[in-house]
Amino acid sequence: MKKRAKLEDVASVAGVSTATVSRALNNPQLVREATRRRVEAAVAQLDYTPHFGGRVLASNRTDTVGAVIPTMENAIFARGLQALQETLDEAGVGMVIATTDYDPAREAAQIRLLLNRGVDGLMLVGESCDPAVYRMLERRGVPFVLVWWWRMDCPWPCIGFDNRAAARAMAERVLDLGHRRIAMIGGIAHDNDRATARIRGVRDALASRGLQLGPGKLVEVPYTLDAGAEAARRFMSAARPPTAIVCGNDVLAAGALIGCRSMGLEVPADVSVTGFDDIDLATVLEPALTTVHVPHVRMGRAAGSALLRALAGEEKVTSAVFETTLVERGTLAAVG
Amino acid sequence: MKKRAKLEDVASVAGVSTATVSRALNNPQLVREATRRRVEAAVAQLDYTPHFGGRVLASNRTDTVGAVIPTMENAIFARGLQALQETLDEAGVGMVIATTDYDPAREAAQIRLLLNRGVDGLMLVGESCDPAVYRMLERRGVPFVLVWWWRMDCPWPCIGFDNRAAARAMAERVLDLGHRRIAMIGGIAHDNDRATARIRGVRDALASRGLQLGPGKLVEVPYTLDAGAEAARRFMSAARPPTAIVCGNDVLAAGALIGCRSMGLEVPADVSVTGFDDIDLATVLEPALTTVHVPHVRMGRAAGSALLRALAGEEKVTSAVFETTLVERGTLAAVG
DNA sequence: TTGTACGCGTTATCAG
DNA sequence: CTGATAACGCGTACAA
Repeated sequence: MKKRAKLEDVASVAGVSTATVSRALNNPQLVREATRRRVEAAVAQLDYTPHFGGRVLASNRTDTVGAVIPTMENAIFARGLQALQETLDEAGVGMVIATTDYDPAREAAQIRLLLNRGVDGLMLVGESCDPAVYRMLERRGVPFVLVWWWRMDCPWPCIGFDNRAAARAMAERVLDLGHRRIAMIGGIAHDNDRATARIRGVRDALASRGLQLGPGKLVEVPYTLDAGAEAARRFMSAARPPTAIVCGNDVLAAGALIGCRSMGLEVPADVSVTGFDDIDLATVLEPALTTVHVPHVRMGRAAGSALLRALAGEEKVTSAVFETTLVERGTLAAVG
Repeated sequence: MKKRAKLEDVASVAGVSTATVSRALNNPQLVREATRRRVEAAVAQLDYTPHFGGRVLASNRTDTVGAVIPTMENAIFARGLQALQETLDEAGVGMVIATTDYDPAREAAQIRLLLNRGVDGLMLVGESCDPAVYRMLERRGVPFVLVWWWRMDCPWPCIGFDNRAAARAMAERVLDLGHRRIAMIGGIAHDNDRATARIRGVRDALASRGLQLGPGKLVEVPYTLDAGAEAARRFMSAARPPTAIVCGNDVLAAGALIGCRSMGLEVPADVSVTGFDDIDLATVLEPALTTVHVPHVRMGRAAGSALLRALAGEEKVTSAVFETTLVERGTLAAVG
């Protein structure tokens, strides 16, 4: 286990100064062709790689951005992250991930941790933190972008979609199909802006028809299959069960499907079910899930290039909205 | 955007030397209670956080480990990663993720990238790299552990399970249920030791009964739903279709289910299907997937604490095998 | 185009 | 228990 080569070693092998080696590596155009070649040869010969700490200390950049997501357990954020990762990768920027379990306090803590690790930028999911946190980021000059989230007049840059409008559109479709007894299985709204917005959207749609979510017709549960199944069973064993269950995301909807199935109920004959997010899961269900498609990949890429631009120039990150679309598959039918 | 406080600032506010501040922060027990309190007060007052680069340069550690996985697209590695992450977190060690898309060249490249970023240790999936890569890691003294993988006499530390034996056990169960015309949808074996081992395991089982995978009865495809569906359709439209399709993982099995369904075939009445990995997906399928359960979380945790030990003491990482178990759900039935 | 020399913020050694 | 001070490896003014 011999010592690693340093810039100085390369310099002496190449017969140039350390400054020239550094330039040859970071700004090749500032160095004469022949010199650069000698340096490259020396680098290869010594198997030199720059020391991370040294570089960070001197340049005050880590070329790393942090991604803070609620959880990796379900696949909701996987595609988006992968897209972000790939985008950053092309620019030689790394990514480190932290998870919050949907807890804003944990989120703030993780952000602080990432800052201590010197990340140059941040991708955050939603706007669940205390505004003070975002202000702190601005004050420290750390570029960040909120994803999976967008609202008019959001004071922070967000690259996402209008959760509320999308949920409303889905609920309106349900209403258009004649459903009147509608129940909703939502995520836990407290501290979760997206869960909140989706519930609001459904309420909006009902209100526009002079209806509302009846008492007990909204439950908020963690995003797990079991919770979804359990909630659906409760709904469906009521005296007058709903004809449609709108769910806050696909995991809950899948759970609901399982719950209904376990009671011998048929979807959509006995009850319709809708999801949100359009993760892979949605297509393997039987029947396949009617849900709201979210452009995970495009969002991830957009977030990545926005951050890259912010890291490169002075350009501030600007918000962007993406359209969501209703994808009708098999779990939603006209009320029968 | 004012300048951040440095150790020196804290020192002068606290009226001590920088050395003492550093100790108070990193080895509190070496500092008198009263002094420590003054330092802590100064830290709080100045909102001081250590500079990452400075710390790395001086200590030559980043307190970060790298995790290199094939992909985040499907949920196979999510639970394990989350467990790893949590374990490391408790020790204040960060995690950075890189993906390889099942390409060993990319894997080697990502490893190099992570090393350049100064990771103190690595978690790798499987043994797909050129041995030279692992040797290089050993030479550089970077602790690493192979997960999702274990074989006798593996020269590198691995914390995983015996893919071959597990696949064999599953196939034997299929045989025990009377199946003789068996087909397999495997992952692409080239450069993927786990995919290879799973195929071998199935072959082992068949061979032990004097059978084999007939010509055209094994296809290797990427781990996607579509590929699984397509392969299943091909198998099932043959003159004498198989009575059971053994799949290299759950995603392929889910795809196979979709494929069969699309042909109007019933599982398991018309054909049995088995998976591997036991990801969440397996339980939402209808019928639920009979598959091989892999202890994702325990593996992730074990990998994490092994790496932590390696980072802390000189203790080398030692291998560990986990048991897999057959979980029989609804997609495998006796041949009928 | 290249070289010199210094600073970046911590940790660690060693003396007190 | 504390302080002075020398590394740590790289980037970059500034000078040549």
